[in-house]
Amino acid sequence: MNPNRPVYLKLRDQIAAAIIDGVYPEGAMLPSVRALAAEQGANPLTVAKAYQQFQNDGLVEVQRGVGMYVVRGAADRLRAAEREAFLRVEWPEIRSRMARLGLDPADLAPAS
Amino acid sequence: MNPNRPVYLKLRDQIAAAIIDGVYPEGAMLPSVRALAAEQGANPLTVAKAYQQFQNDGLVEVQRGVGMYVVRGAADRLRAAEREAFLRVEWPEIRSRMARLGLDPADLAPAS
DNA sequence: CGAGGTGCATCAGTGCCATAATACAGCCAT
DNA sequence: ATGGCTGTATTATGGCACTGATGCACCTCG
Repeated sequence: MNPNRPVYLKLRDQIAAAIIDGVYPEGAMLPSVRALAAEQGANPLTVAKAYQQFQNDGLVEVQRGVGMYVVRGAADRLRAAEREAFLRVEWPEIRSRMARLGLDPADLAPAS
Repeated sequence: MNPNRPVYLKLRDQIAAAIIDGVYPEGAMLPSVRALAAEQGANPLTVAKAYQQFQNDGLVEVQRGVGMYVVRGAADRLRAAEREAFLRVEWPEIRSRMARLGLDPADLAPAS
């Protein structure tokens, strides 16, 4: 969202979206830190920092020396957590902002 | 929104909302940097940095040594600008995120 | 003129972020 | 066992944004 958002958080969001969308299915191995770093033009440690988030939440399983794998149910758990957080903290603010600007979500629902 | 959002931007948003809502009517003087700083527990320079944004956009008129005043039409111009920016950059991202999370704006429209 | 209110400029301190260079630890195919 | 792939730890460095303290320039009012 914010263009000034730290790289490791942007990567984290991007990977989370990929997991939810099934780009990285359950049981699949995530790209190695070095591979993703090269592909994204980032530093391997920055990628590792992004991956760290998912380890803490138990969404990926680390096999040291092999790779990191998406655990079973990760997509559902991730979607549920993101949805809860979105509805709880972001949506109320968005709604109040839209109200202030004279906008109604229902009017914008069909097309952008 | 983001708790890590810089103070000067949070103040800026808060002031913009106040102008749109008519808390600071056109022609009225904004609180002095020192007064608002004391009230918000911030540094006067941080408040000045927030005010700076509105000066650049010509929404307030600075009378050095006197104070800063809301210009005529500032509320409308501000609302129009914020609405345009919201629809152009934020709303598309919000919609795609909600789609990924399986949410529909129309369902959340009536109550929060 | 002086006092007290304005905004503004300058300088310095602090912390986070990103990068880099190495080195280490574990696994696997050959 | 060896080479090559994984993730991880350590340390150092540069950059940048945010915040803060101080002092100055300007205006109004008595």
